[in-house]
Amino acid sequence: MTETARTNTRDIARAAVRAQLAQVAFELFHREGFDKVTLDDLAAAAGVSRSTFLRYFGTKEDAVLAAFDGHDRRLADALRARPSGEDDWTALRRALDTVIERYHQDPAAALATTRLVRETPALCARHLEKQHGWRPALAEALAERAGSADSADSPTLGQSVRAAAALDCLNVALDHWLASDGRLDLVDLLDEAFAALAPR
Amino acid sequence: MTETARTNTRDIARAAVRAQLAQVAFELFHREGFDKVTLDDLAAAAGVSRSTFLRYFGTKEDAVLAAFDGHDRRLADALRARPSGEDDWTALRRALDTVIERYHQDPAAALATTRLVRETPALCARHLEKQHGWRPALAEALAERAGSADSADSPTLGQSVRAAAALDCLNVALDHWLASDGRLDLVDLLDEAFAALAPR
DNA sequence: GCTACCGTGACACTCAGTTTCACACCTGGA
DNA sequence: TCCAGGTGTGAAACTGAGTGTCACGGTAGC
Repeated sequence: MTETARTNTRDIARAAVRAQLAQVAFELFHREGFDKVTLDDLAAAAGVSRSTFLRYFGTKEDAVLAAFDGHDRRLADALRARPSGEDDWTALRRALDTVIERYHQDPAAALATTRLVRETPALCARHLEKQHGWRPALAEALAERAGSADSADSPTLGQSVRAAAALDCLNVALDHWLASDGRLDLVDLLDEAFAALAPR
Repeated sequence: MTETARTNTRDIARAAVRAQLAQVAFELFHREGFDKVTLDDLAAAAGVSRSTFLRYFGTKEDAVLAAFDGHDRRLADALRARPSGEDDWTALRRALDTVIERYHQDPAAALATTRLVRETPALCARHLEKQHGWRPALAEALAERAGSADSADSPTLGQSVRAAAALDCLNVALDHWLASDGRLDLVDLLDEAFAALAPR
């Protein structure tokens, strides 16, 4: 108990520092451009050593992309929470509401982050890679929903494809949202993207 | 005329050297593992200097991923060659036959390359990035096909989504093909993937 | 044969990321 | 009070990727 409590306080402190570092890093990237900023710059701006910065974020990119941490878990959980009768495509669409929510909470910040990521090749690539890693978790969640009798539920090809396609819908919707400077409604765009690919 | 001819011979020579370097690099990566091989190793094995190697391939990854160069052009051309009445999804499926063909020509090599790419995070990420770059070209080809009256044909959201989804189908099909050690039929897998997401 | 060009190699440089070590601090127990 | 172990931090050396510069050597055109 004391141990978990102590661990928790430590973790909370760590998370706070991490958030602070991410904030400083984002401002610097936003102002100077991602590529112009070196790890030394980041460390200096944040008032820590290069070593410490790299302990909090394994790479320069992570300082930005940490904002997307846990999306896979949240999405998978949201999927599992959908009614079992619902078809995959609708479930995926609804699960994405969980993600979209964050864009509505602070549209300006979301827009800035999205723009930075899209305009920086290195960040865009890493983000793609990260997002690609979400697919298995989503597909598995779909498999769990479907698997009523058999417990051995490794995702089918179809489930993997639908999971991937849903993420594409998110990305394309975000692209258009970004192109409109946030003026278009993200929910509408996402609905349109999903409609363009409604299975069956 | 002489100039273009001279340029051509030069380009052909360059392409040959490039292919040779790629071959040597692949064998080394395959044998030692992508991460274990340094640029110096590659240069030494190929009998050129590090500088020269980097002139042919901008990055270590490119030495492998050059195998996928031009896929976007070929796909877009294949799309434009499809009958104008055909729906996007069918056209995309048929266009992918162009890519699949290469896997049938030399399945062993294709399998080895695909496995190397999938098993190496750095390669997988770069490949994803590269493939992501194909989407605009595909979407634009779809837009051209559709755009009968209006010449201003920037892709719609739906066209972008379908282009992206088609590439996902390819990737998922390849994943399953790889998991089966090439025993499953790639065409069947791709058909199944496309069927899991048939629009409309 | 002279000249302009182009591919190559050598080298120096920047920067990301890894690893190692030492120091400071805090906490719990004798 | 002092001591032992764990933990976060900083300093520094190191590896390796990628960039830029320059000088050499061959080849083609005049």
